[in-house]
Amino acid sequence: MQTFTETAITIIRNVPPGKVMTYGQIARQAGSPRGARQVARLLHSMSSKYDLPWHRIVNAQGKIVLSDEEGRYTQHALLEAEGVKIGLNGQIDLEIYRYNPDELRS
DNA sequence: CGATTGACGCAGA
DNA sequence: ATCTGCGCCAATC
Repeated sequence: MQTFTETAITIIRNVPPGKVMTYGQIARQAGSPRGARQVARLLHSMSSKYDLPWHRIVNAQGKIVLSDEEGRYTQHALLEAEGVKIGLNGQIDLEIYRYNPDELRS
């Protein structure tokens, strides 16, 4: 059975480099419009178990919210390495880098 | 099986 | 514009 987690994971892994997605978007694509927190918890717990590009996941403001200092530093570095430009305030241009499959699946 | 967790999102002040 | 609080839902422990 594909759990919400597995679905979310699939979506996350489907995000191309240089793009990012918000927790809310993933949750919506996974079938739970309000399940943003599940995505968060999912990454927190499963990122070590699954080879998820968790660094492509940011909050709705396109900002890194990680609780771990090293984690946020890593994410920031990885995103820049993929070509994602981050503002001085550490915010990402979601309008540019947001991966929106909803538009692709007519 | 029951309670806790959780890297969010949004509304209200 | 910033800050606080509440809700949400499913997996994990």
